[in-house]
Amino acid sequence: MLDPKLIRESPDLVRIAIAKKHLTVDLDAVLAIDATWRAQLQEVEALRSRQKAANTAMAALPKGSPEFIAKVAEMKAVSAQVKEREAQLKESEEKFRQAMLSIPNLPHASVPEGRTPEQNVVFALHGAHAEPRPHAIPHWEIPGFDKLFDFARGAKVTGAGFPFYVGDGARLVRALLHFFLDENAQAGYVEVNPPIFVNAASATATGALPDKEGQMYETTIDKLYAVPTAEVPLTNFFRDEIVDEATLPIYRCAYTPCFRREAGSYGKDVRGLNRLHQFDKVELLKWVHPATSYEELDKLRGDAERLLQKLDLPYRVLLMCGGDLGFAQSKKYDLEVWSAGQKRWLEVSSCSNFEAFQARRAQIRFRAKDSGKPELVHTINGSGLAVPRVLAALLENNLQADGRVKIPAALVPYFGKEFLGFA
RNA sequence: GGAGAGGUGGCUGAGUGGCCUAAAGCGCUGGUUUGCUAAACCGGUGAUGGGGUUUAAAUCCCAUCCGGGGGUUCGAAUCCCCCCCUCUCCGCCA
Repeated sequence: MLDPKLIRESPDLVRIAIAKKHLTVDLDAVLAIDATWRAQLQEVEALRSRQKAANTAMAALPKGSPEFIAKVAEMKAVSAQVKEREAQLKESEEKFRQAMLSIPNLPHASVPEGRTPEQNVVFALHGAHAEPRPHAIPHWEIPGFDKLFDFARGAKVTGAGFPFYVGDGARLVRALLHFFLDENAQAGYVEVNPPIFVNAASATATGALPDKEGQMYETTIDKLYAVPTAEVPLTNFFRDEIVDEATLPIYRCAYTPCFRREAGSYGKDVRGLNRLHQFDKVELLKWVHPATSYEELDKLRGDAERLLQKLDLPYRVLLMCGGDLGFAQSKKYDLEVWSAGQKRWLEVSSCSNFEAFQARRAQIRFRAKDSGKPELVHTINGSGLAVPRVLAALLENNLQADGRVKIPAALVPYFGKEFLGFA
């Protein structure tokens, strides 16, 4: 959510910024609702003021006195009016709130112009992705793949996109998660094990609602949402709180399974481990002082990159253009790992600065030392990292002539073996 | 799941229909006093929204906020209804 004052006072600035995201928002309609709401508010407040004054006067009068009875009659009319106007005000308030929720976050000045994914800027390249790997094939074609990653039985038991990981497949997943968490802890992120179901208020605060309503699994009786990412419960940890400025920046990381309906996905995107309805991910999250948020974003991206470097996986960093930025982000980098069998880049982390967009929805603030007043924090998050696609790249890139997969040195202590076999 | 007791400012806690503009204490903070520290005394101490003044801010004015949402009433922290949460006991359970 944006600052209503910004929209009120500098609508053109907001218009231009939204245009950079190639989104359309009827700002004039929002401004009209705002004007109506404010006019109604002033009316209601004037009436309430009258009620309060009458109340004080009546408290001093004897209960049954003629003056008292006259006053009751007079205020009855005012009361009816208040009731009516308050109902209108409430309606306008809700309209305004909905309108505000429909306005996207504004992109940072450093975000490149562009409409389509092709216009994202390749910000950095790391590792020898172009190096020929004669044995590389798509991971789902590796002989024996189905034994360790059993999609057919997952489909039987639950549905498509819910695989079983079996034996060394399960062990490799666990090794990656353990590795990620250990590395992140070392980088200063406090590990958190959050709830994996959240309520509607939490989903709204991070922007999952209303923007991605149909993408989340929802429980029927309790009206809870299965988390699409640990970002949701983690960000909401400090919802409606005012933290001490001295505690900033706060670094946290969390492993959770993530659940996404992925309605509308198809084709090569959903083969094998590329896109699942349930997958494991470690999320990095920071609550920071607004003055440092872009510096902290770069640091967080570096923390995620280091994981890929230690796994010896070639990757690139994309700086997303305005048109490919999400609804809630001000700036976003995607980390894409090179998948040698599929010969394509797979997104494994998305590192974003939300500035105060989430913090305003979630009312996460800090008390500024100099002014003593609460101010909104900036929130930053990114994966560190998502397991299945890292796994896909690892399987494809490290496949040997003998059909085994070489485990990266950094992962060997966690996996316990130097090679993964499919026999 | 059942029965009962609760939810009031940063914290403790009083307040059962109208001077609640929420007592008091603690904490925090400014000052006075004072070899230092401590103590004592005096004062200040929330959030949100709107308005107004201003280069801007502060000050100022108004309204709202006593777990959340409705209702009764001229008037609700207080009465009624629904929901959430906490505690105690019982049941169930890893």
